[in-house]
Amino acid sequence: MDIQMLVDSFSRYWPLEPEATKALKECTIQQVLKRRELVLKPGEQCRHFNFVLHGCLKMYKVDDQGNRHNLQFAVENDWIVDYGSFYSEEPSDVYIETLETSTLLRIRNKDLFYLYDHFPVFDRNFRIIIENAFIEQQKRVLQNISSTAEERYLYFMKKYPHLFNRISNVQIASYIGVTPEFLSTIRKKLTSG
Amino acid sequence: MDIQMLVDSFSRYWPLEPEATKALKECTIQQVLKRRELVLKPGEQCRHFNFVLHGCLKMYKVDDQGNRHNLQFAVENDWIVDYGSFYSEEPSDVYIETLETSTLLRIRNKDLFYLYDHFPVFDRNFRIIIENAFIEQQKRVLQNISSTAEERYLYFMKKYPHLFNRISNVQIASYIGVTPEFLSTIRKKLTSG
DNA sequence: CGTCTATTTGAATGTACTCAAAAGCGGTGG
DNA sequence: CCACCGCTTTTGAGTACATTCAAATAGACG
Repeated sequence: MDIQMLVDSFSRYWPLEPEATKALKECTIQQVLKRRELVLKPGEQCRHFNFVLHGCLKMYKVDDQGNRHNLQFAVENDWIVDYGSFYSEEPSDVYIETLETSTLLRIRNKDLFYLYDHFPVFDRNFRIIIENAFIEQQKRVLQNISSTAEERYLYFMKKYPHLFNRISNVQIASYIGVTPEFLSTIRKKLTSG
Repeated sequence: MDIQMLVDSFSRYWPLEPEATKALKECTIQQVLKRRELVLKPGEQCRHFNFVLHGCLKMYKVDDQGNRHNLQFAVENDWIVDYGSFYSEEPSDVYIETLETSTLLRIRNKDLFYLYDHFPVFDRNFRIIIENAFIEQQKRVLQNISSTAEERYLYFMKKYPHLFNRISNVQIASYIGVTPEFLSTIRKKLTSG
């Protein structure tokens, strides 16, 4: 079963005892999505923790001028969740959308709370997962306040080669916070110089 | 005792049973610092979780050109930690410094791991604490990739009025990612217009 | 009171965006 | 197999946003 991928993913942080594994299996829903399908949209509450078994997704927000801004990409073994909406139980203001055909394992909020309350190992695992996400995101904040677009592009390229070779420049531009046009001039400069 | 402030802080997320409270008390070290004192500097491992009882601190990184970039401020009831260094046990690359005379409650890494292992409520509490920090930080990322400096300044003002009235414009400029000179022109424009 | 830091001002420069249009690329159907 | 369609990438001109550097002014702290 594909859930083994999720169990293995946890095991890298803190292994699950058999009962926790069993409970986890009973709480996960597998879902297959085509390219460009929405997992979440603004106005809707984020009711699931989403684990990527296969494929690639993005989380983005649309601003008042209609511009899209990518907050996160997720590939195999990543989680993608609007934490704010999930825990506050208020409507989300972001989209989660597939960039490729994807398979998710999803855990509903009530099921996750059940797991938290009966198996402390899930508090432990999700604490570690979010701590790691926080650390990476802090590096992104530092980049944003201290580097030029070119530096951010080079950093993205170096840090996420698996994403770099998988998604379009439009998506990368939206993630590092530049227009596609300007990213194009950066790329030109890098190849010529 | 001042530790009550820390216990109360946890209680807003998930209350501590008496034994956990007792163990926590035995693990905390109170420390008073003068203005401009360093709690952490690059090269040094971050060995403590720091809870602010009183005062104000900043975490910042110095780049290759010698410019400082503020990653975080912490006031009463906030935590300030270099999570990356704390968990990896590798040298930090940031400074944590007081902006005012401050009092901290500090938990050493070994003591925190003891608490995690004996009282799952700490996994729970710190999971929630870091989740909230992640959500706020994600809003900051969105700001950085989608807004002008003026918008970021106005957002900071609205969101952190308690900080806005407590720290200098140089510190705010470094946090929102602009030069002090340009922040000055933004402020001029806002007061005149 | 003197020193150190924070804030303001202005000119010149650099970085990034907007808008419009052309060129490239990949998939689909005829 | 080719023609067409939609989307991505490139190009360029003009403009807006933000930095650098230097210097003057204002505040804060011991």
